[in-house]
Amino acid sequence: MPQVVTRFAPSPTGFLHIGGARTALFNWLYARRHGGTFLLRIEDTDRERSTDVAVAAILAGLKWLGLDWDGEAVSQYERSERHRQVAERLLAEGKAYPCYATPEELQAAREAARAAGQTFRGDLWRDREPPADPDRPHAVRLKMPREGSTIIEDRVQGRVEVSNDTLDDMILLRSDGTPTYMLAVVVDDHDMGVTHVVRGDDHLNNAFRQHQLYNALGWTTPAMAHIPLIHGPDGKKLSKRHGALGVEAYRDMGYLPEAMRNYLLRLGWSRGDAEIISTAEAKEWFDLEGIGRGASRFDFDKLGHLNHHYMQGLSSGDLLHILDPYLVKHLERRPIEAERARVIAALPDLVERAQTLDALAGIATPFCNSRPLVLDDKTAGLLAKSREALTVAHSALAATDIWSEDAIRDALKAAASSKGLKMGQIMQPVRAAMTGGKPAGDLAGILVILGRDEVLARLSDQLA
RNA sequence: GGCCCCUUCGUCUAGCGGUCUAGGACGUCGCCCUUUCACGGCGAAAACACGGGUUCGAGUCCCGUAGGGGUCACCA
Repeated sequence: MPQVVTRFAPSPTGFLHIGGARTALFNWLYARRHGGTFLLRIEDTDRERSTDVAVAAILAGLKWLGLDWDGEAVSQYERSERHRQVAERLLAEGKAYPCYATPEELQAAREAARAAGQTFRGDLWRDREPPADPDRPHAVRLKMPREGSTIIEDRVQGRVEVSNDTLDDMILLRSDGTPTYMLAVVVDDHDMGVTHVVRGDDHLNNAFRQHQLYNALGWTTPAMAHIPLIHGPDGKKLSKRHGALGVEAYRDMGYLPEAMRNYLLRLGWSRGDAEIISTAEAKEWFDLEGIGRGASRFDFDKLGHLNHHYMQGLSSGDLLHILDPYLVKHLERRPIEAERARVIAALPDLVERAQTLDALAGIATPFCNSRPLVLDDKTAGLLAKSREALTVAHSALAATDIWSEDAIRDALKAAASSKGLKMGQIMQPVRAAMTGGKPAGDLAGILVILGRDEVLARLSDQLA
């Protein structure tokens, strides 16, 4: 059994979006599952559109997701000399031919074919004698077979067959001599020893043409697995201008890498009823058979649910550590040590009430020195008509000797009954004065964490 | 338009001819818990696109229709 070698081959024209992230995840898991190798290759043959910024963003995105690749990332562009040599070989063997057609001629032929309901095959110069000046600028095209059909035994889509007369004579070398993606991807996958090509099914049509290129070269086509695309809420392909976000956007919204991995894995792959799947389990279970064939839609609700689950699995110390940048964002400054101590004490209760790190930081701010609190309308209304309760609570708490949950509860209870108030009539306003309406845990616990001085100050704020 | 792919609850999916009066998860709704919010527990509504076959028997196999998607660059 040969070693499994997979690869993720993004083109550096933008950030790492969610679809690419899932493709990378599947390749990574497949390699890890089989003790194989996961390679990274940057498909930067288009010099116009490729940028270093995009390369950096993609690498950063993969790192954040925890998808470590083996060896150095390969630049496809740097291998162009090798690609060119392969094209020359095909030319010498008569399996490729020069094409002198101009863009205008090609365009006209393309439109004519379409108008006639035919497939455009780009073969204007396939059977023509070379011109008098054969060195003038020309592209190099692959001489596709015209008889028979090409069959791909796709590991996800099953057996897919297409008639060869619909395959176009694809361009291998542009007229400036540079190799195209179609050539480069085949040569690189072969040279890098890739055994399984797992990619989005927007490449399914390319698979037939690439298979013919492998044949022409006398190479074995790797196993193919074309996974369905992720669609937006409207059912259309997610693209950069169509709702697709870079993975760093999910990080900023406060999703954990492990939650993203679990969510992305389940989006399109399944193993019975398993929903919560740790990365360790995924590395053990992932297979190509479990990949579904239909496109799926991205659902923030489910991602949030998973994220909540993984946040709850973190210790308060670890959680506070990852929460830090989000806290800084909400406070617009670094929290001081006393604030961090209060937040960490409140975290067990708070984490139940937030689905993202960003939301968690939001409800943690009342545990920082955030006076005067910002109140929402509902809370302001409640506070406005609860002056008596607040006054009573203030004096009762000010007179409490011991600052413990039990003592606080007893003091509040006694204060309520002395004024004929129901517990809710005093607890709710006090809670509102403490958190400004944000969810938190048990009230007595909150008061203990905040400390007497802060509690009395917040009550006074509302009575002023 | 040509070619290719897809089609089970709102969403992600289980289902690989009989055990499906179709299961799970998210979401939604109700009840319980309760000093708010939330968590949790219990429960409910909710799907096999349609039409033909094949078969004793079809969500599961075949064909067609409809719908959706992808792709048709000297981009990747």
